[in-house]
Amino acid sequence: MNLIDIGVLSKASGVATSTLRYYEEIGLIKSIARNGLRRQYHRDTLVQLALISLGKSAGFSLEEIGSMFDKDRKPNLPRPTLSERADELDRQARRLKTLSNMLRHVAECPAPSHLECFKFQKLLRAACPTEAARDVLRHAVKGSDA
Amino acid sequence: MNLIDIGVLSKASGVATSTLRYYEEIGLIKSIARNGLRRQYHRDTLVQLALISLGKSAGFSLEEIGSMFDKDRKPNLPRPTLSERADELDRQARRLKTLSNMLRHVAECPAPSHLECFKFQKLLRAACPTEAARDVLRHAVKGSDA
DNA sequence: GCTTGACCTCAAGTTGACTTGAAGTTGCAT
DNA sequence: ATGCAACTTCAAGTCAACTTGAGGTCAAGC
Repeated sequence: MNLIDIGVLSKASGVATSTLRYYEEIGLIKSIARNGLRRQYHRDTLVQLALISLGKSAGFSLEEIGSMFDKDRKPNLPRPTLSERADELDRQARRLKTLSNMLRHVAECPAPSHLECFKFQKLLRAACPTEAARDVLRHAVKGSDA
Repeated sequence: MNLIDIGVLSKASGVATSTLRYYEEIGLIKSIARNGLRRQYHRDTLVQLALISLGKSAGFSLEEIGSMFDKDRKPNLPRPTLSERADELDRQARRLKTLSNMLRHVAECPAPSHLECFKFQKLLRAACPTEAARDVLRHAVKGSDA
């Protein structure tokens, strides 16, 4: 039997039943039968949920995730889009790594203020979104108050 | 002069003025003076905003970000917490990398269905949150329908 | 045959992070 | 001195992603 009950799917996937119903409502997954009132899902849905969870943790919205698959649950993104998304993910991964380095550094650095630590400054500068911010940062370090 | 107008801060940081006011309302940043009615911020706020943006992109809530600093805007997390957070970030970074690899692979793989591609299976399995899901995945591949 | 618990529907509530709108004020350039 | 863009407050609105609640149905074990 390839059909599984919503409760089983919920347990196996770690996704609440209310969430599964919600996902179905928005068309992200679908149940393929009913046993009485009860939804029955195809076993593959479990795999699909793994992909959804992965996509979510990568910062995609449910809508974006939905748009990555066609109605047969096959990925259907054009190649350029795929590479773009991959690049984006890589950038994001690097941002995370920067922050993690920063945190580890803060945990160890003995400098009285982190802004006085060259390494911290460097990490922070790398994290600045605008040139203006990087600039302020550069001057914030040398120039003192007033 | 170390004071900057909200508009200037907004432009330099790329954060909308309404958002700056909102951040101030929830105590995440503070203005230190007024010019008439207008808020004036310390230049350092720009650095702080860079940190906030970094924290956000790392998936922290504004509340969590706020709790990382004491009232003088110095980081004030206990070391073990810092390392924990760093570990968490590293894990997340790896998840992102997995997904990006997956997307790149999908862009290139010639297999008719991705589930038939060993490499894809492996990546997907790595992404599964539960053992049950990994298990289904393993069998989904060998066993066919019905 | 009756209870129980897991499901059902549908509407409404929640949370986080903002944005928008209305109505008023102010600094600065002309 | 006047116009106006950029600010101000405060309340309300929005969006995604769920969760909760009320009231109902069903199937299986005792």
